[in-house]
Amino acid sequence: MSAEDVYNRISVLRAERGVSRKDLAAALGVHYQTIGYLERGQYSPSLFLALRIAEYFEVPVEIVFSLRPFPRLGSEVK
Amino acid sequence: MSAEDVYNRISVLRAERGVSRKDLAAALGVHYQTIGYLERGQYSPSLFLALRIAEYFEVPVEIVFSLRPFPRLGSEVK
DNA sequence: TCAAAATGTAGTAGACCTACTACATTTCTA
DNA sequence: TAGAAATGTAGTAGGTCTACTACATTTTGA
Repeated sequence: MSAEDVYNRISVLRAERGVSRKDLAAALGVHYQTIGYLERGQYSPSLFLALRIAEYFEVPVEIVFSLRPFPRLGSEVK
Repeated sequence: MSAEDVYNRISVLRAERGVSRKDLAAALGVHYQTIGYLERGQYSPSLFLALRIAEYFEVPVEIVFSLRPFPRLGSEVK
């Protein structure tokens, strides 16, 4: 996890909505393994794909992607 | 301009704030020509760089980048 | 006006993103 | 429990992003 990495909550959003990787990949028009790589943090998506992922989930980009780790559910937000 | 292109308002935001490409590039830690390529739409940035650009301008990602062209100032927003 | 600053174009090289295939492992469900 | 679905790992190949250098052109400002 280098200093250039981007954190994402794709798996969380996908779980919330009960969508499989294959479904998400199909909706986005990408290979289903690509979703796996993103969720495992092996690399971060292009901006084009990131914008479409946020659009798919109907949330701002910052809800899905961040330069800093996302807090866990229930943890304090100062 | 392929179907995979992302539109951006980097030059507009930069003009609003009176920042040169060189200044912006230095603040972001990228090569100044990289900013030129982005503004001319020759390619779109990585997600990592896009997030840092939005952070630099202190605006949501969607203010800087979009899957659709930005309306001009003063044009109707339906 | 003339120099400096800003911007545009061109080219090489390397790293990263994505597609795709194949197969192993885990989880779900009938 | 057996099969199906979902997920993880591995490897190749091609396209895109970024750094960097060099130089031309345009704009700015003293």
